[in-house]
Amino acid sequence: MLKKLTDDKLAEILEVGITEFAEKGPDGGNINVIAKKAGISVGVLYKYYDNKETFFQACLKRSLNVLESVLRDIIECDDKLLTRAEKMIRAVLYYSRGYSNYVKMYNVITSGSSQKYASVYAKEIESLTSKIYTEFIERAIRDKDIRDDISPKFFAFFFDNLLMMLQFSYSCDYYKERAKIYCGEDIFSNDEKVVTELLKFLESAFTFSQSEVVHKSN
Amino acid sequence: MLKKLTDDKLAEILEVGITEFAEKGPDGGNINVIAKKAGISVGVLYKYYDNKETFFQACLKRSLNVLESVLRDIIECDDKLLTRAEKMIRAVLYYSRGYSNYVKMYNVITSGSSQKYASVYAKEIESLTSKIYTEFIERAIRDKDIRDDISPKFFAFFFDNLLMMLQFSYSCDYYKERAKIYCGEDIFSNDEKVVTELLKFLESAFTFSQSEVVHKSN
Amino acid sequence: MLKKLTDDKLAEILEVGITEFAEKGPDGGNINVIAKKAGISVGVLYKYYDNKETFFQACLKRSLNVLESVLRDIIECDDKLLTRAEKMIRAVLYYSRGYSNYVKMYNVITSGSSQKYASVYAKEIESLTSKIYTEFIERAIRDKDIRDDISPKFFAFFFDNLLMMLQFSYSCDYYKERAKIYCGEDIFSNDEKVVTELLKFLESAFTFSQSEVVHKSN
Amino acid sequence: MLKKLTDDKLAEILEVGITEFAEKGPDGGNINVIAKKAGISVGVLYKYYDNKETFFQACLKRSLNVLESVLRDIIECDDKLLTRAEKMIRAVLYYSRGYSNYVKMYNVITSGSSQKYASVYAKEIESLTSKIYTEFIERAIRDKDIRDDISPKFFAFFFDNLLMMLQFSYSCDYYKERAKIYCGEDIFSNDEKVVTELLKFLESAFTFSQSEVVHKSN
DNA sequence: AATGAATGAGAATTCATTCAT
DNA sequence: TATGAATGAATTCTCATTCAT
Repeated sequence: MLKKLTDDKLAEILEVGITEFAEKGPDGGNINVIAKKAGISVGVLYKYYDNKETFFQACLKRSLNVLESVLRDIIECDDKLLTRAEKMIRAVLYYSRGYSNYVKMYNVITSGSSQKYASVYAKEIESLTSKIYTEFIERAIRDKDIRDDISPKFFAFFFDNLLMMLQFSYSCDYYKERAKIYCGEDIFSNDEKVVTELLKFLESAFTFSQSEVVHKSN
Repeated sequence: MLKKLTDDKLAEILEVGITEFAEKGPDGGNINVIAKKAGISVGVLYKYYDNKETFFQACLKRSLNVLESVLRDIIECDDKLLTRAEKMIRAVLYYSRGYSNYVKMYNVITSGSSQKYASVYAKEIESLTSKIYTEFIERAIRDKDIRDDISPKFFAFFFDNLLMMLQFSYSCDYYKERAKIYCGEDIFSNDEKVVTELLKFLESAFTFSQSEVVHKSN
Repeated sequence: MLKKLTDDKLAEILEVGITEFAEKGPDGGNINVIAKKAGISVGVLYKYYDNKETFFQACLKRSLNVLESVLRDIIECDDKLLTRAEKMIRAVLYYSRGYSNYVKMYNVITSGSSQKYASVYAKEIESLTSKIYTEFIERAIRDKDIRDDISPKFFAFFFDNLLMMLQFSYSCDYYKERAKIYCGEDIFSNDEKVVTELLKFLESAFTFSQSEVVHKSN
Repeated sequence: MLKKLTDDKLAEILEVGITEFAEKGPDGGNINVIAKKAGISVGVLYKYYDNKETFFQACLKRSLNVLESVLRDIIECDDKLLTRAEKMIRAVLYYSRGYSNYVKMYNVITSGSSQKYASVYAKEIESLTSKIYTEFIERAIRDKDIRDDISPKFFAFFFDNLLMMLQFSYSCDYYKERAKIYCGEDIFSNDEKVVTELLKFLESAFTFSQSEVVHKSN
């Protein structure tokens, strides 16, 4: 009887692939090594994936799914803006460490060598968050939680930009070094400070600026 | 005596390398292809650079030098915080288009597979900006241009994060797509909007938050 | 499962390698040519041997093993000194023809460019013979088969020197020519003459010199 | 006016070549490196020598000339057999150290990779010595300095074999190691011992063997 | 279906040789 | 003539992919 690869086995293979690609990049990753580490033959890998490219994309997809599922939990809550932001920041700090390979995979597609993925994946990945962020910023405007002279889409964009950079800063080597240079060597052992400072930054950004306030108070 | 490769020719070779590496990454870039495109033999290339790695780093260095020289012009002005920020945003929008390959090179080293460059380059690249940003935020605090309960280093970090993402959004394919998803297809033909909205975001972030204002107005 | 390269095939590859390296030297030997001649792809060759150097050493090792196994048969007999010597000379004449490539490989490592092999291989190859030769010369001294005022180690050395040169003279092109110049064009079709003359040379060397004899007869 | 390379300069270039080839072998030696070390351009080297092969042969020829001139001094004396032998042994010990590169070059042509040189060089190099050795052994027979039942040519051959091996043992890495294994680590700081023992070996070989003596004295 | 040995195109690198100056 | 920068064929080695078992 022919035994198909179980979903678990398939998942395991992808995980091995993710680890390999996250470390070595899409070019450096070695199919034969991956197969060996996953305890399968290259033959079976090629049964499931046409070529390296396809397999890499499967690894990528899995990474993005994991990231999305993590995100979804937080995103779908119904808290106020800053509470939500705080939850998201904490989530980023938390999973960026444990799931750093997934984040690295994400980082890989953003880099120049992957134009081919650009539009396909951008749509797939960013549509959800952009929509959700934009919506809750719109709601915040209606609720007067936030200044009303802004573009919700742009603010969602800047907000996500900050979160993305935070995510990279906790996962990817270069960004880690950069974070230490900016914030000090101990940044990674002082999560509360990061949360507090970023919240201050956002809190200000989301509320009326002083000049506006002054103006309005006139 | 045969003339050595002129500085111009050398520069041209590096530019070809930058284009190749920006597109294909440090591994994917092909030395033989680069030599052919540059109209030289592989031999010369290896006369000037010990190996692919060394050549890649030369391309990288050139890219970073270009970026830094652009940055330096803006950075060294002595304007007020928001004026400076505006100048920098405009600069980013401007050069990220024309110099997109340099930005891509920067993006390349930040991506996962290049751990080896991480600490070396992070220090080299980020030290300057982090110091300057931090200093002018400190000054802004003394001048009461900005709320005083924040960490200058962290605010510098968040500020640069936003600029970096903007830079990538105007240079790298994935980030371009992402920007369009967030801000609309016409974002790249509407620079003023981007400047305005990001300034609003920053302006808020840099000034007292509403709650503080309320508190102070008491 | 595909069959692994059989031992026979593996041996064949080494033989092709030996032929190539014996002719062209460790540097001149071409891996691609060897693979083609052996009817395999370069890939397999590199599956079994890390690199050219490693493969060369495997060829070398095989050569030395063959030479040693031939030697061992003769060496382990328990005959008197000159009987042994005669057996060894005959063995050298015999196998140096059929196994000339193995001898050439030996010659290759002794030549200048291979300092790296010098100490490693010298120890590996020469230790056995030097010990055995020295021992049977010591025994011959005790048995009064040989003059007793000599250093067994040195005599073993000179004895082996003569055997080595004989070996090269029957295997390596230059030494072949040289032998013809010294001993005449027909040397290679007159083995008995060679055996006889070398035995005379040794026989004298191993027994008391005339002066000693005269001295003793007093 | 065009200045030709002086003989001195030409000699210097060859010496550099000899050093390079002795160390790296005929394949490993690098023409560009040689030119640089010799302080000339590759162009001029190619003006004098058609190609690497030709240049290598010129280096070889020079080496052999040096060796021959050294040899000639000793060889042309008119001493008795053993006195001559002793002089030659001492000469070998002496010049093998100082002139080790020339000896290495000689060793190189004897190794398998150089079939092309075999007959040409063998004739050129060995003819002289073989003739001289044979002649003085013939004379020794006439003078009753040496047993009369031997072949002068073969004894000359064995004699030169021993000298060659001595020469290699003092010049070439592999043979050096081998000599240490046979004769002890201190062999190279104890020339007198070597001379004495080799002379004993030869002295015996050249005189009547014990059995003959016994037979004759009856 | 599964295996994994074998394949061989492709990439980095070297260096003998050429030839414009 | 002399130079030495430039050339590019040749070589080592890798690894995605195939396919006989």
